[in-house]
Amino acid sequence: MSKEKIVLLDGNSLAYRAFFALPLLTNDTGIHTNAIYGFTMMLQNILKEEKPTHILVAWDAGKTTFRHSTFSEYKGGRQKTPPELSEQFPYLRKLLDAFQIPQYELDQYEADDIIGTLSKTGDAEGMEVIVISGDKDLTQLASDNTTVCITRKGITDLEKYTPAHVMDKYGLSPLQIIDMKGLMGDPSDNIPGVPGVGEKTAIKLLKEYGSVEKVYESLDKVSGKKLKENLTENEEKAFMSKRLATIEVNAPITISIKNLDYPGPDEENVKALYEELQFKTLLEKMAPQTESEPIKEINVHIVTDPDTIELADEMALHVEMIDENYLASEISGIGMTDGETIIFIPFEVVIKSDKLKKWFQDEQKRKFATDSKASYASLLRHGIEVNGFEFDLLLATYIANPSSSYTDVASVAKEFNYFDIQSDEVVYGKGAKKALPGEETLADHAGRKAQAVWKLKPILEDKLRDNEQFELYRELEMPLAKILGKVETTGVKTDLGILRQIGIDLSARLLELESIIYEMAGQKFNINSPKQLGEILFEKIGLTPIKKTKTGYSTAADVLEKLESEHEIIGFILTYRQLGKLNSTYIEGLTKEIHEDGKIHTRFQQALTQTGRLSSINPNLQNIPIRLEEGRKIRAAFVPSEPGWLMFAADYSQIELRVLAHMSQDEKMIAAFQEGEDIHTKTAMDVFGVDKDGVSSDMRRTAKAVNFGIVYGISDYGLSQSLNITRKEAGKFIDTYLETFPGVKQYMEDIVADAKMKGYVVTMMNRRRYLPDITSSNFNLRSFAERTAMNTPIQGTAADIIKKAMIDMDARLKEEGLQTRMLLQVHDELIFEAPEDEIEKLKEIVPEVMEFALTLDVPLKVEWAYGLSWYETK
DNA sequence: GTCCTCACG
DNA sequence: ACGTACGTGAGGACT
Repeated sequence: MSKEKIVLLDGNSLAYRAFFALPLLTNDTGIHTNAIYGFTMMLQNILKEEKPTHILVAWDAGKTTFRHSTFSEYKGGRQKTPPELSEQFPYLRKLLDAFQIPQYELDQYEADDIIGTLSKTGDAEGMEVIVISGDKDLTQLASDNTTVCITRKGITDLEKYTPAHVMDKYGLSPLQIIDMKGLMGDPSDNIPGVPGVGEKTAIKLLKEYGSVEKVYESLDKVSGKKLKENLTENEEKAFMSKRLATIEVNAPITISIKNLDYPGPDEENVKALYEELQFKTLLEKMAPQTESEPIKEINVHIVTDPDTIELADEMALHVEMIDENYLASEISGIGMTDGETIIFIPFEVVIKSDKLKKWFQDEQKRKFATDSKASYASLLRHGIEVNGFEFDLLLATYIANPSSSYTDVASVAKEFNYFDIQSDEVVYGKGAKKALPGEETLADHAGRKAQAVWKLKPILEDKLRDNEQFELYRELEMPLAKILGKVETTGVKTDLGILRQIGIDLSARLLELESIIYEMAGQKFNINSPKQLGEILFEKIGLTPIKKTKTGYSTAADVLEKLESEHEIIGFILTYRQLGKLNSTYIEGLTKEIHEDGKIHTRFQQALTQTGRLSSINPNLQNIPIRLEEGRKIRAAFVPSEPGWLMFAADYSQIELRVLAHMSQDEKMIAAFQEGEDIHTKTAMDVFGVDKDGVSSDMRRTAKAVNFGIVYGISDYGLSQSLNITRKEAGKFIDTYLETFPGVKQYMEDIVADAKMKGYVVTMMNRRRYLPDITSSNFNLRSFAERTAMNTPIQGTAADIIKKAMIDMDARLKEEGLQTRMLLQVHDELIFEAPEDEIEKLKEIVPEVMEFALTLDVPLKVEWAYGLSWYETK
């Protein structure tokens, strides 16, 4: 029999943690549910990860504990538990009952003490003990059999403290954690400690002397006058603090560990509770497609002869496909409705009907789609053109809130309390079991989607109008969808021969590097495995680890670069990594994506990023190498699809900083762009107070990094990392920068304040991003939201601008009667292919259209280049 | 499936 | 004191 394993959870601590990590959620009856939800997520994760045989949740009992008799102010000055959290505790108890997890509390004792006592008992009985809490104090319980897991950030991320990990982190044994607390105190529990002693000093003292007692025995040996004085004067406090921080391991508990076995959840009760709390996603996970909600019967007419049906001037439609990749998938058919009757037209019927094709093409016949780009591109592949899209459910949902995740029509419909529809997973199955169902089922499914679109259209349009986002949605995103559909269908011609040749060269060099690395390491190993590589570098060779990850040593490039001078193997590993990446991701990866027409057809996700940018998948053509020459050569494989044509690329220069200049209205920054100066040099001049000739390359590099940092929502730490300087130095640069550009400083402060008040930020075209964490009491979450508040309007406005430019460009090409085709968008650049004799025209119109897409208080600047391949456009 | 690493803007 | 730069997608290792 395998070893018994008991998990001990600190109920109060985890509930607090969950409460503050998540935004306030409520169900229909107005009860707050965020802590319950977070707690449930944690619990499920723990049950899945640890698979315990025994389990207990310990709660703090009442107001006073035995610690208060030692120190009446223990835990004094604590904020009252927010009522939004208090009301959730009864539900947590119910939840645990439903899971059949024992709970326990003991008068005069805290949860810590119950856990401490049981962990000791469990340990003694040879059980594996896992303690879970949000309170680092509990790390004192770590032992060979007891692992203490402390929540890190978010709600499911746990840091595991074994004695070895405690030693690693603090250089102390678990029991010495108590001494550390005794010396440094703990403001959150109102434990005083010794004034002037923080974590650093406490650890130093304990490393030298071992314990609080030993420190005081050797008081005269302690260095530092002030420190000695503080210790002497506060001896009593130190010892009392140590007592307060000590977890009781002999609490008079009245339960036996043997009775804490875990039988697993009572599914019925859990389900009922989830329903009461309206935990939709958790409910879905529970009952995977076995039973779905009772769905109203609908009547879908399967069309065999299109001539017998009447098509209205306004219809909702959905092109039904099994595969999400609409550029490759077979089409089953089209579900349609005019609000009264619902029909399904099998695709073989569609393709033969001129009547249908004519209706689709007719701009005057208004179409409401689930995903207009997918409908447009999938039908265009078969020579059917669709015009007159009037509504797009995917885009409407995304514009209303970019964080809404759109997996299928059912998932979105549910958000708007529309349930008369099934999820794709239910209809098709998932994983290996995914298969095409019969026509009746498909017709019903597609018909319901069309019906959902019909019903949801007014709701979403109202919402967009209320938010003043209708124009963004209707005049920017919808027209763009069609253009993107065309771009995706066009695809980029890819020269397989060039890819192969680069691949052959790379493989040969990788083989060479591999044998050199093995020789230097003295053994063979998998260089691609961070784990194995870490062992070789930091254990076998004995290099000093600089950074660690959750699971071991970090071997990331920035870490290895710092070690480059320590051992010659590092350089070879870095090269191996770099070339390996090129070979696997780009040579092998792209080769697999070339279609029969010799082209790569990426798909642009238009409803995914939180900022309004596009993303590119299957494959990603927005991250083709350019920074290093080795990788840049891959771009030579992207060529025009017609003989005699050329590639033409145009990119915005410094678009994000220009947007910042405009939005912040900072006079100096606006002037810099109006004068047409190199912005980084100009920044360096202003920040360092030198003239143009006084700007060294190092000063420009620093200014550039600070400019980047500003756009990202700066932090001294982030800047210090990117410049490899200390935090203090980085902080100084930032201060000087913000003094130099007071408008920028004001903007950053205003945008954060505004986000706190409204709960969201907007771009120039009114794109929104909600930032619930901006009022979080959790420092990390809040800081992240603040940086996002600073960055999103900038990145998002830049995205708005290039989207507008794409629409204008498409119109302009038509207007000028050019054959030039748009091929790609890479955030701030557009790539075209064009007949040679149109190049002169493009040189003129592309910059013009892009630069005037939107008028700012600073000029936009576009640079262009053309050549025989994408590589040549530099 | 998740983590780490690394490619791009 | 906290542990971070903003936004993405993909491949390989490992569980």
